[in-house]
Amino acid sequence: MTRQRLAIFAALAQLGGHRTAEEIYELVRTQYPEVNLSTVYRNLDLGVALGLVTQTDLGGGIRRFEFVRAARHHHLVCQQCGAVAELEDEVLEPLRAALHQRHGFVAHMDHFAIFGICAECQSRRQAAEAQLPG
Amino acid sequence: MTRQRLAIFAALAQLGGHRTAEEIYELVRTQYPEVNLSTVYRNLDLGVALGLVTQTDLGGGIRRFEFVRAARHHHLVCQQCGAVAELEDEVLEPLRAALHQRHGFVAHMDHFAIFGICAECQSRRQAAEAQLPG
DNA sequence: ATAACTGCAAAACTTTTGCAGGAGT
DNA sequence: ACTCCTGCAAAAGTTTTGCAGTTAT
Repeated sequence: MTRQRLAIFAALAQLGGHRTAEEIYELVRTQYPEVNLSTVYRNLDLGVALGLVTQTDLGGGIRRFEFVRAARHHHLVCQQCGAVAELEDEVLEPLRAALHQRHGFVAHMDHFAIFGICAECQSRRQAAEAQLPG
Repeated sequence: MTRQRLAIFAALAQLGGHRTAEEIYELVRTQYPEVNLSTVYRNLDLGVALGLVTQTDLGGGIRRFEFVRAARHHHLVCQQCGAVAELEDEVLEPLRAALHQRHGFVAHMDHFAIFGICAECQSRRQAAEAQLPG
């Protein structure tokens, strides 16, 4: 456990939520200016391999890292306004069971991102359509 | 409709399944050596925008493109052996309904990739564990 | 001591963009 | 004609790698 590794995990914890390697790098650098971005990647990958960290792509092909929490959770990402809502894992439980029963497949859905349109944007869109019929 | 565009869509059709821009590029080049990779990307993006083509990341951060089929489908990707199995859309229907009911969220799950361990690798693993107890 | 970790620099890799010229309708 | 499309080259962006030196245990 080097001081860089500690600082990287601490930064991930301090920032909270889903963070890119770059964001973590920026914070670590305030304390250890010599730390390199590749070290950040190496330690995040290690965290993922050890099961301490999960990674998700919330869109745009950029990985985001987060500490594993007590309660597994997922995300609903609005493709219109960009809002990211949290989703309890239990909603995925029936799907997980169905995949196992019907396909013998053990799904690793630890940190899912589901894309779509959020409730707010739905009603906003409906209101707009009422204004401009046709 | 230029001859490049036609060739790109034809290549996607001919190859079938999920293809990377690079794969399509290679095939198109056998017929039109002067075609550029950026043209492939531009036309695939156009196809996606028109709803003729779907894109999925089957792992590794590389986009894969596929013609839209009559029946919407998804994929089960085995993280151990790399097998990609097909998943009927109806399995996702309850989840879609739950997200709408509980969160007012309209999920755009048109071409999902779910990662995990396939049935074969499950039994292979169990067999190995029986061999090496402990 | 020795194995693991780091910094640096450079590259790998997919994807995007600006621009000038060319093709389609 | 006039817009859309393409080729080229270059860059943008994230992530990986080789290597030599340093650090942890």
